[in-house]
Formats: sequence, structure tokens, C-alpha cells
Amino acid sequence: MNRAYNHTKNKGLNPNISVDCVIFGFDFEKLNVVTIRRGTGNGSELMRTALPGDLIYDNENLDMAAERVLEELTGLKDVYLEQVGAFGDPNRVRNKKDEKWLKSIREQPEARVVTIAYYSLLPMEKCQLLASSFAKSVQWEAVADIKDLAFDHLEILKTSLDKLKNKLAHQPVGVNLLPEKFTLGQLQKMYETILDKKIDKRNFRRKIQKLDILTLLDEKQTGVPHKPSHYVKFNDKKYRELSETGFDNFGF
Amino acid sequence: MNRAYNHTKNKGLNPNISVDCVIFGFDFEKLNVVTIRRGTGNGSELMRTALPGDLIYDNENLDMAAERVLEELTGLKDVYLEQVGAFGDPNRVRNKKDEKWLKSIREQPEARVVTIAYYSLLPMEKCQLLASSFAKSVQWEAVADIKDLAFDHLEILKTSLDKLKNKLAHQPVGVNLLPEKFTLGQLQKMYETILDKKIDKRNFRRKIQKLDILTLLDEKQTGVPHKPSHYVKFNDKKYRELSETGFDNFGF
DNA sequence: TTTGTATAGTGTCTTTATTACACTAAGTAA
DNA sequence: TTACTTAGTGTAATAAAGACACTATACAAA
Repeated sequence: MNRAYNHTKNKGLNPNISVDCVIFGFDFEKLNVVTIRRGTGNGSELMRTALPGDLIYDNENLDMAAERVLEELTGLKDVYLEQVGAFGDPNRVRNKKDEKWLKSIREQPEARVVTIAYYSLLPMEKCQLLASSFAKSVQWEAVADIKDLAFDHLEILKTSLDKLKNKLAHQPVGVNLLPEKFTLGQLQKMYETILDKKIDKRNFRRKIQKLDILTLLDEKQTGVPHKPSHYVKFNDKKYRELSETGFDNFGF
Repeated sequence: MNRAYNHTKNKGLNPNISVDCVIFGFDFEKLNVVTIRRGTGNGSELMRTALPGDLIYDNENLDMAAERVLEELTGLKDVYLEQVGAFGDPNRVRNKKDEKWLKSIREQPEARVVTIAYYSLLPMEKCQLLASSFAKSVQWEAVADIKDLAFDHLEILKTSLDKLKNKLAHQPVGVNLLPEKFTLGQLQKMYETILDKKIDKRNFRRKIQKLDILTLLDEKQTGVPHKPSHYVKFNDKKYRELSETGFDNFGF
């Protein structure tokens, strides 16, 4: 049975497709995520906190759309980026405020939206958040403090965090959250924060050092009120070698 | 900066959204996948092999769309289903044959398509493949034999297989590919086939039995030209208990 | 200048998991 | 009766994970 797109089952409007970005950053204390505030007016009753995102352009693929949003917001290119998946419940616009806001910016507010979610990991200190075409205000917010977001963005955040935890437990992707030079203590804190569990210091060091992806630098911390730690840096080359074999025997 | 959807960057056509399903089945010998043949005429030069899929309806969420395709094709509901991700390269229609075929069925053949891929695991023997609105012919094909598929479906298949391997290595989802009663030998063969490696029989049994998700049945195989094996069945309740703790110490 | 405090840095022992390995049992087919 | 095929079972060696405590060194405060 040959058939054309069955418009009796649809409103005659094709859906919109957007990307939303969960941008993670680590400040050596807690995990943060970039949120934006947007709304129809300046009254705070119409403002909503959301994840940054945008509709995709015709001529770009999905990854490119995410990279574009990311660069416009942070000024950074070539950051660690991972697709989380597609979210497209037709009832995702449940909140009245979301509805109102949507009407103000979309030509076809009644068309459904499917969004492709990405998460990215970047070093916060490299990153200057910029207000952009899709966001009046942009800020870092502690993931632990976020209780509500527009649309289904809270679900997207939770799913992204789960994926990140799972990835981090099997591959050392967390180095993307740290500056070029960092200490083993900072690295461990990052693992503990994201995986939400204490790790024994000596066992942690043994495991990381066996991976052999860190280079010890001569330089030490300064200005800390305790014994200064040596800095280490991440060794890209070794990491890529390991990537090929899939980190078979690594995990926290 | 408030803004409406910027149509200067687009053709004025919203994209189409489809789901594509990678339906895996295991015949105790090899891993198979459901493919469909479709095309503009009966001439084989215009026929293309593809993954089954369909455009989504306005009133269904993405999972529902995948379930609908799956049921229409196999007659089965409530099968194991996992989202793989979104694929949406604007150049995914590279092949001339794909282009021609698209023109014949879409009202807006020039609109881009983003597809959400799913994979599902089901027991082949429960499944009667049915020709459907989206497929003139439907058949099982050995995954290992598939060298070419329409659009970006080969990439989707590869990604799905990778995800399946990864999942299977950490959670015993493979039981969804087997009949209700099966032998440990069949279970092992399934692991070996999908993970593409030999596993030691005794070590395999030890590991599986420690999971404690299988119930030994009194019934034995009949008609086999060797010592008959006891059948076992999968224990759903124990599996769900384990799922909560995340199969921390399980892996092949 | 002494004391307090905070993190750095290091080794061993125990427990648990992984790997490697070989024979007998019980069916069918020839 | 024999050949063939898969079922079913245990142990020893090696590797990984987990638990655990002290000294070193910087700064801050008294």
C-alpha cells in the first residue's frame, strides 16, 4: 500500500525541531548547569527558567545546531558534546506560563515540538556566559538547587545527569570539566560530586594512575592553606589509545 | 532580544519527524533484524531495503510512534524498546533511489527529515511479520549480511548494535530475545553472538547463576542429538529487584 | 614562634572477582 | 555399537577492589 503523509492524523502543521543543551560545569565544589531566564515581559511572574536551546536550521545537522547554541552562549567551540536523546511528548507544554511564552515567539505555537537534547562538559573558568538571541539572562546554577524548569526541561536535565554518571563511571570524560592543570584532589572531588559518593583517596589514585592518562607537572599549587598539591595535566594521546580498547577494566 | 522563528534561515517548511525501528531477533544461530523492501515500482532497480519506520502523528509521543510501527509489523505489544537517538543530517538522502522514492510518498519531499531511532528486542518465534502500510515486504535478515540500507539506516543499525552490545554487557536484557523457556547453552550462545566473543562455559554459568534471575525448570529438551539440557525461565521479579541497584557487579 | 587546621601523599592486607582448564553424562544418527 | 554433540560440574592461580592510618607541608591564628 503506497501512501502519502496522512494528514487526517495531523493538523497539517509539521512539527518544530529544537535542540536543548545541558551545559555542565564544575567549580571544585558542586556541579552546575547553565540556565536561561526568558519570558514575555519583565514581570517575574512571566519569566521562566529553562535550558538554553533553539530551533534547528534547515542546513545544519543536529550536532551543529547544538554547537551553535553552545558557542553563542559560551563563546567556546570544540567542547565535549554528547547527544542525550529526543524528547517529544505532545503534552510537554503543560504549564500556562510556558504556553504564553511560546505564543509570543513562535509563528506556529500550536505545532508540536520535538527537541533533541545534548549535554556538554566544559571548564567553567574558560567560559564567559553571554546573553544571546535566545536568552535575556544566562547564568550558572547548582544542579542540586534546581527544582523546576520550563517545559520538560527538568526531565531532560535528570536524564542528562544519569547519562553523565553512567559515562563517567566507565570513561574519564570528567577531565573536560577541569582546567588544563588540576590536582588529583580536584579530580577526585569531581568524581565524588557527580557520582554522589565518597571514594577512598588511595584507591582512587591507584586506579587513575593505572590508566596512565595523566602527566605529573613540576608546578605546585600556591596560596592554599595546606600542603600544596602537584598539578597534573590530561594526556590526550594516551586517552585516545585507550579509547580504542574501550576502557574495559575501568570503573568507579 | 525577543525573536520569532527565523525563516530567513529556513525554507519555510518545517521538518518531518519519523521513527525508525531496529527490530532485533535471535534464532539461536545469529542476530537478525527486520528489514523492509519498498520502492516506486516493482522493478528491483527502484526497490530499496530499509529499516521500518513511519512519520509520527501529532497526538502520539515518540515511544508510542515506535510501538505503533512495531505492533503493525509484528503484531506484538509490550516489547523491549529503547531509544537510540536522533539522526538528522540534512544530507541523509544522498542516494538517487532514495530521493526518487521519497518524492513518491511525501507531500513535501524537499523538507528535511529528522528521525528518532529505536531498537527493540523480541523473541522471533512469537513474531509473525506482516506487510503493512509502510512496507510491501517485510523480512528477517542476518545483521552480519547487511551491507547497504536506504538513507542513513546503515548508520542507525550500527549505532543500535553498539548500544545493544553495551547494554547487554551490563544488564541481562538479552532474555527479551529468547522464548519463555530456554537453555543456558542458548543464553550463552546469544551473548557470544551479540558480543562477538567466546565465553568460557563454566565461568558464564557461575556469573549468570549468581545473578539469581533464572528459575530452573523440571522440563528438558527433547529431540536433540545430544544430552538434553534443562530449560530455565527468566524470573521477572528478581530482575526488577536487581534493576533498582543497577547491576553494579555484573558484566561480560 | 608556636599551634591549629587542612589537604597531600604513600603501602599493605583482605576479600572478591576473573580467568584458565578437562572430564563424565546422556541423548541422536549412522 | 560407535561416533558425535552438547550438558553439566570444581578448583587453583591471578587480578582487582576495598578497607585502613600515618607523616608532610603550606597558611592562619594566637
